[in-house]
Formats: sequence, C-alpha cells, structure tokens
Amino acid sequence: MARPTPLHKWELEISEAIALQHELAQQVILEDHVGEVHYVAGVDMAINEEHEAARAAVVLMSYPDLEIVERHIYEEPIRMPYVPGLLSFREAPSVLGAVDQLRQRPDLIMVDGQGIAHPRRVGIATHLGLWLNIPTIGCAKSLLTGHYDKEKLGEEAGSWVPLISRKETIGAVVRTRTRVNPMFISPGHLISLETSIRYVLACGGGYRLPEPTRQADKLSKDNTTPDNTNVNFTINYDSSPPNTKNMNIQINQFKLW
DNA sequence: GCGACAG
DNA sequence: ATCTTGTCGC
Repeated sequence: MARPTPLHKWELEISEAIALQHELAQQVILEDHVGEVHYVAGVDMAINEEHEAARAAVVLMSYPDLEIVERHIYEEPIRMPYVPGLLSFREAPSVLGAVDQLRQRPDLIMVDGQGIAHPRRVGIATHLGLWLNIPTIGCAKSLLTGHYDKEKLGEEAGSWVPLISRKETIGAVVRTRTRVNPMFISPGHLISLETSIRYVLACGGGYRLPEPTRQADKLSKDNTTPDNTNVNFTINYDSSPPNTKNMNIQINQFKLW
C-alpha cells in the first residue's frame, strides 16, 4: 500500500501529544464515507517483554465472506510506555509499519482500542483513520471513558446500548456474543456509529471479537515462527530506540485526562 | 479530595 | 498488554 503523507512526528513529549490530540479532534469526520466494502482489515499489537519488541499485525479479509487474503507482521523496538489516553503513540507507528505492507487497500479497518470514545475523542482507531484516510472502527474490550446503562443491555448477541460522555453519544456497548462481556464500539474516522455497529456485527464469527481483529490478535501473539503461508514478516532493527525512561518520569507531571 | 484509566 | 489451570456452561 502506498505510504500516506505523515501528518506529524511520533516522538513527542506528553504535553505535546495531548495538544496534538486536541488538534486532530477537529479533523475527525463522523459521517459515512464508506464506499462499497470488499476488503476489511483488522489490526492489533502484542508486546514481547523478553525482546522489548512490539509486534504489530494486520490481517486483510474479503467481505462479506471473511476469507483471509493477506497477513503481515511488523516488529520493532517498543518506543513508548503505555499511558492511558496516549495508546496511539505507543502502538500506531508499529501498526502503520504492518499496514504499509498490504498490497490491497482496505475499505474499512477495525482496530483494537477506542475510536472517539476517548477523553479527547482521538483514540487509536481515530488516529489511524486520520493518518491513513481510511474509515476505521474502534473495537475495545474494556471501557476507557464514558458510561452506559448496564441494566438495559440485553444478554443476546446483537443487543447494544449507547455509550455516553458529557451528555453525548460517543459509542456503543455491544453484545457481540450471547452471555459474554460486551465490546466497546466507537467510530474512528469517516464513519458513523450506526454503520460501525453494523459492520462489527456483520464481521462476527461467533466469537467476542469481530473476525478481522480476532485474526490480527492471534497473528500478533503467535509465538511460532511465522511460516511463509500468506505471512510477510518484517523486522525494523534500527528504529528509534525506546525513550521510556523519560516518559515514565513525565507521566506524573501532566493531567492525562 | 478520591477514583477512573484502551492496550 | 501479560502472568496462568482448571473449569463451568452452551
């Protein structure tokens, strides 16, 4: 896939990253700019503590068949610690490294994490959508911010309730599987909440996670040496070294929320 | 003031 | 995210 023009650099101080999110929030589009969907991609990342490496994975699937078309892995040194609200600065660069390897451009991307259901409305799904200019959906396994009526959420797959923050609907709590903990779905960029929910349910393969994200999750965690079967494995040995020490000191000096 | 806090 | 065994339920 052709590399998009970089929107900004990723090596930022915490205060700068937060300021950047405020700017990016102004550019988010929540109307549907989703064309015909033939390909859906799922992205995820895993950490190899032992190697201090981040392994991002992208799985491209046909839609609506949900057959695996492409699989790519991208590995590089961890560049940031995990800071609530700043996840994209830790994971997005690696994810982009994996997405770069796609031959076919996805019509829609499902991301593990929040879209606009974020304190500044710029979760990792939103950030990736802005960077790639491709519709994205945030598919998180737990809540970051917002509240919802737990009583009104049905137990059956397909039921959902709105996720509210500051009197606004920022996403939906969706039961993707009967009697299983719900997923926190929110639009990333170039898509509406209604459409986001529709595609998440349409990509359900009988598991809690939507199929594209589930496949990417599996691939990123797979310890066995990736076989050459539809998997491209790229390692960036000389990317910018981790600057986690400075970050850890900084974390306590800013209001992250 | 205290708690909450994607992965 | 990651650490971890068995186990309850459809």
